[in-house]
Amino acid sequence: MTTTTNVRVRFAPSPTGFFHVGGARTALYNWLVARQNNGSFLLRIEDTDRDRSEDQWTEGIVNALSWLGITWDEGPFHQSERHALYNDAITRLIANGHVYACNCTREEIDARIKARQTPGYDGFCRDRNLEPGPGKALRFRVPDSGTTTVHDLVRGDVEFANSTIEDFVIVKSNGDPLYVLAVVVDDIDMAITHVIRAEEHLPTTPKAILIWHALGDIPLPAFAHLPVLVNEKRQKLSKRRDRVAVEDYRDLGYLPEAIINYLCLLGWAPNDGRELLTVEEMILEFRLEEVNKSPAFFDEKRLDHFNGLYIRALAADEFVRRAMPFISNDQVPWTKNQFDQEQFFALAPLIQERITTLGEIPNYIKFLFSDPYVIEEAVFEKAILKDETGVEILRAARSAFADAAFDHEPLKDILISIGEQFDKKLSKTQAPIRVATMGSPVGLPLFESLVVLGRSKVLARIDDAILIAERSR
RNA sequence: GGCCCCAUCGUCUAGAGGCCUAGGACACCACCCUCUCAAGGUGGAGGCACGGGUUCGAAUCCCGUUGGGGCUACCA
Repeated sequence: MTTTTNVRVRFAPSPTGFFHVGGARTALYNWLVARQNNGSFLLRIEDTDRDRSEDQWTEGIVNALSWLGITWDEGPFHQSERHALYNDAITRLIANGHVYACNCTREEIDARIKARQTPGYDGFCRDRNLEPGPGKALRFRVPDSGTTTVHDLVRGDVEFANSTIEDFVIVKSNGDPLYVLAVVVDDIDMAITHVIRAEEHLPTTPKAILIWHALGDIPLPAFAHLPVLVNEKRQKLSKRRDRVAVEDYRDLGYLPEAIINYLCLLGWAPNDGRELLTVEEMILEFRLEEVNKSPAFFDEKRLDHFNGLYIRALAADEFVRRAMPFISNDQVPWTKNQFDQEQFFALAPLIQERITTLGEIPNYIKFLFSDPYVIEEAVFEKAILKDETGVEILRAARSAFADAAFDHEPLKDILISIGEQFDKKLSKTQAPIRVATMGSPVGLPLFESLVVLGRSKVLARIDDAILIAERSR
């Protein structure tokens, strides 16, 4: 694709709901093509349907793309602001006879379809020479014979018999242009060279081509129809049915670079098996012609894997920088005053190597800041009350911790020797201490955590645990 | 129903007629490492939808079947 013409692509979402990962993948592929050709990436908001478009969704699209690092060179354009352009095209299409006015109602059309047993509009108004105007839609006069071929970069040539294409509406009876017209007019106006979009648009492409030709002798762009992303039931991802909004993943603590990497691999892969790709490598190596033809399942498990890898690859200071929004929001189980940044920093490296999303961080450090401090009854029961030695271990540790050097090696040695008294392995001995001080049988390494928690809190919590244990006896 | 697209482990994929006894990754299982949990390491199980061709030779090419999907609006 190292052409002499300037490559211009566009991402053209409709602002009718959450911006989902399928749209992000389409945007990414467009963006990669633009970047690898030193071309331009345009953002165009397809809001010709005023009833369904809302500003909040446009905002969501813009925010999500920015967050992902998919930058646009021109736009965002809004089709709702470009009516003059469409009207001009409509005037020309009326003048050259490619469209005609139609006042059939849906009911009438359906009744005739039922009677004829053939689908599609029957061309009732084709030769009635109705005067175009309010209350009448405009339909495109599709040739009765011949074929329209879509030359598709990922699918090859796809042929449509014109006889199977109905005379479709391009302008509503209220004068608003329809998507299929607006897209063509805009793509021509914006000199788009590559139309890269999801496969669901393939059936309307011959219509677009017909309009294209009707508008004059204008070279067609290259088309590329990407396989759709599907859910576990292998249905096209839908913003209504599937919770896959890009912003949700951001809020859950996924890294944009991990999402980009994963999305890039959904439908394309380098042939040497590499999976961790930098954006630079994607730009260099991605090929539209190599994109797969079949639908791909958006597998959150696999995304998790990539996210974990990317989190672990972060430099320590970068990790805490990215973590901050997730530990200083108002959903966290501690107050601003209770939070101690230094304590978090001290444990951060240990957290970094065991999480898959940044949203998991609070759970790992709530034992430090959360107050009052609560231990689940069942957990307490299992780790401390289960047998006699539970409390004994707590007592022994309590007295040894009181005047030990409070560092992880000495603390560990103490627990090992306590374990020897009771003939228990360290893995068993640590459990009651862990639950008493950290509130959970699983979590960060114990001794490092105790050091950061501090001697006084550790002793106090062990005292509390002993007290509760004695009371419940 | 009509038009169109698609078909390699459960999932994402490598594979452009001999390099395929089909490779990698996620998930799964086992073991190792280990203060818990992870992470990491090693190993394992698991696939060319089916049937016909073409060819000396087919996961790869052709046809059909089956299965899945998309579209079928005065939505995009």
